[in-house]
Amino acid sequence: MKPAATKVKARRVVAASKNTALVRDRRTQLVGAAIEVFGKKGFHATTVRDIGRVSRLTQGTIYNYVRSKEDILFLVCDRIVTEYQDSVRRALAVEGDAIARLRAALRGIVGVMHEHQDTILLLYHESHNLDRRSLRTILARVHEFIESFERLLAEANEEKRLQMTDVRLSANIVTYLPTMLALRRWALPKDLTSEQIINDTVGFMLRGLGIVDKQPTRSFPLRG
Amino acid sequence: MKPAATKVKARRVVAASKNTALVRDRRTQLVGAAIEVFGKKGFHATTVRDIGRVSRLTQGTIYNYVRSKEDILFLVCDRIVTEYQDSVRRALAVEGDAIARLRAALRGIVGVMHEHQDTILLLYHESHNLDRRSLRTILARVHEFIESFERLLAEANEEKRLQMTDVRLSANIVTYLPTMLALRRWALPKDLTSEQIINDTVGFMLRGLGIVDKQPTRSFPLRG
Amino acid sequence: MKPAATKVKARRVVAASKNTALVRDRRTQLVGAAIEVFGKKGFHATTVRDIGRVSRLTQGTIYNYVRSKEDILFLVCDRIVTEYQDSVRRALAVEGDAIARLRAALRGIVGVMHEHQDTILLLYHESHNLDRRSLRTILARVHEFIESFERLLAEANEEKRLQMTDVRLSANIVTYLPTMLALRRWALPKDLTSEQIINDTVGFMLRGLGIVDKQPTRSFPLRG
Amino acid sequence: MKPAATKVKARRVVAASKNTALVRDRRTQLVGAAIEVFGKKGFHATTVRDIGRVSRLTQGTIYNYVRSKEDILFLVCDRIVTEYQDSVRRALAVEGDAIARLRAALRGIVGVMHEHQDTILLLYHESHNLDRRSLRTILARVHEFIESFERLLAEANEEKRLQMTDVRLSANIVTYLPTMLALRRWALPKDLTSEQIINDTVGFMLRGLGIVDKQPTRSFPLRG
DNA sequence: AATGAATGAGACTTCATTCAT
DNA sequence: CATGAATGAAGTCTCATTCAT
Repeated sequence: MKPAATKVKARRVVAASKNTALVRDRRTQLVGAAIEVFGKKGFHATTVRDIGRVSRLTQGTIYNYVRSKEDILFLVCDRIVTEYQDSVRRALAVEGDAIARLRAALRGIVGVMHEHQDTILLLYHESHNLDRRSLRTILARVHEFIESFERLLAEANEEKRLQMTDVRLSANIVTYLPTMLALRRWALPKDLTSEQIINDTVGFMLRGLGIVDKQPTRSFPLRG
Repeated sequence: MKPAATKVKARRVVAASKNTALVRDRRTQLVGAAIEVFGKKGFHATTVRDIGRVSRLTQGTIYNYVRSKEDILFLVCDRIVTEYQDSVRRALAVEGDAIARLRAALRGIVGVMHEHQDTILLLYHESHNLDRRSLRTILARVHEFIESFERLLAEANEEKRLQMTDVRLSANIVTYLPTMLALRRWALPKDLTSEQIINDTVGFMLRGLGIVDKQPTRSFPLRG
Repeated sequence: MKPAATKVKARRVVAASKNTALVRDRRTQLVGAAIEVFGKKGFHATTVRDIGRVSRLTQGTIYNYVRSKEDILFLVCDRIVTEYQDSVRRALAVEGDAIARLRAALRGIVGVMHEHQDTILLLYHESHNLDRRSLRTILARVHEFIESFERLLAEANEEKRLQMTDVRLSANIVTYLPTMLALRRWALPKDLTSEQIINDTVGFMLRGLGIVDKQPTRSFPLRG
Repeated sequence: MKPAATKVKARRVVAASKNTALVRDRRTQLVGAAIEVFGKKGFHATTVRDIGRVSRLTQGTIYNYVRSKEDILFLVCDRIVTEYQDSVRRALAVEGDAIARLRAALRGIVGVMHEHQDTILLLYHESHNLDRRSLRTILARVHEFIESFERLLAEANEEKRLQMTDVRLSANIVTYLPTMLALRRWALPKDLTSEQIINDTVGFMLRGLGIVDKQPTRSFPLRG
């Protein structure tokens, strides 16, 4: 497994103000507001004024804590990835054998993706508006997180030969597929509960990894 | 399965010119150029001039065949979805029992997604810049195509009880997961050939659907 | 009285075509259509295409008979003034003593102004979009026509001392006031018939000129 | 007489800035400049840059105080009508019997029209470039002002039977005719002083209303 | 540190006019 | 003579960013 060698010199957002506590607070305000409006109107359609209106900061003030509108987008993406990572990390912190931990982790990530639908959507819609450097920083964070799954899968594979070929590819699959809950929201079956969708998606992934799902499967629903 | 009731009043792009052949030609020029530049710089960073430069049409001329920059984006999305649909349709046109056709279809869709990486990326990045009406038209097209998988899955399930729960959800999964090849391009293992990535992804999906992959699986590669 | 010394070198509209009969016909088409659309949308809001649509001439064809959009406006103003002049000339062609002729003329001009409301409005709204030269040509035509009233007033004054001071000023007044029927259309009393409005306006002018109106005046209507 | 029922929901021009004093000042600048350039080149031929140049405001700044170029035209018309109304109101504020007041008012309005020639011209030339709503607001203002004459005429008529038929029509006449001084500027006799033109026009109106002008009339000037 | 007015580059779009067919 | 596609200049308006207060 590749080590943290991929370490990218992290992009920094510089502030005019030196008061770090204040900077942190104001940026929190800013990012919260930005997530709200970016989510509604998209990055480009949103004006700095819009963000100011919602965050209750005036334009001039905003530029005390950020150097450009794109900085805000970066902070937004950063916050989203961080929250997402934290949630998943909590989900990964389960005791037990590797297989059990993997099971929990998959369930965890799907659940998180379901909860954070809106921000995930935002991330996928707008992150490519970042400049190369910023984007790379964000992607590196995501990478770390894919790698944590890569490690988990490797361990599980040690423990019990899985029907899995490449761990990195598998890690990508199990971290990517759950985003479907956000990006395909409009097409998912309306007659299933979130719980059912989550369960079935997890089941699919387990089988895909070659782990037999011992839980009784729901009977096949007749549709249409 | 929902019938054609979902039919959305399709959005139309109107042209100033009445000469349909010419309109078709010019739009082809236009869309080709737009795909190129949108792909590089994104929709918003691209100016109508940019498109004109690449398509060798002057600004004024462009507006003879399209009424707004957003019209161009719509035509771009439309073309992408159409080509994608056609490719998949070809892949679905295989003789044999339902399971065999499903196998072929999965392989087909993953292959197509791999080939059309750039445009799929473009579609996912920029389609949300469309207005509601246009977006709905595009999504309706995607929906049709998810439904064709839904039908295929239902047939396969008739033939041989699959370990599958909801066909619609499954159809979403197998049509969504392949987009990973485009959207996760940057994170996929560099040491695998495209062929391997495609095979493994298909394998994962087959297992996920409860179909045992009888092909000898590649031996597990030791990584890192 | 100033003679035709005011003669302005008349502005000419040149055509690409040499076939004078055709030129005349096409221009007639053109002007008719232009009056219609200019009247509705104004000169600037009207495109050459609009005129083409209504006149059933294509853009290219239009430019065979005219050299610019402004040429069309000139032709329009010219036609309006001409028709107006002709109508008034007919009204002036009455037998009798000067006072009788004046009476008839006043009635005539008010009537004409009432009939030609729309075009008069157009003339007053758009003529100042003409270039200096064109405008002067049009105004010269109007001038001629003011002068014809000037002559008439002078004759009437010879015949019977009027309570009139300056004939030119008076001529301006009696040729200007009737335009009120077009320009104040929106403010005129809705409960009077056109006939009444015309009569009263003529009566006002006659008294203004010091000619006693022998016709029985309508009784004073109690209002509001 | 129509009561205040005519009250039109007044069109408002909204500003980005909240500082009302500043908004007022900047708009004053803006309107002054606009009157100047619109007067010279007309509304359509004038660019926002032109207005900026004269008002010493940059384009961006202008749009802080106004939302469109048409807003500026509205403000211009509004200012013109207001000034005009104020001037006339002052002229109407004369002590004495109704006839005396009417006399003063007529003289006043003609004088004002003479003074404000340029802006009146502008008003008549460009006001129809306003959208329906704005135009109605402006016309409503003019209406009020016609009505004030209507009232005055009614009073005068009570006092001493005038040879006047419909007060509303008469009010229109006496408020319309004076605009001749602006719109017929080019045709008015050059050999009369403004004073003479004003006097004669007032005389004409008084006679038209059936009020005998007791002032000795200038002797008839021999012309041409 | 906060404010919000000012700036000006730049985008989209329209449309009169030209010209090859 | 008719057509209508092509042209490109020019205009309005937006908005990220700066800066004096």
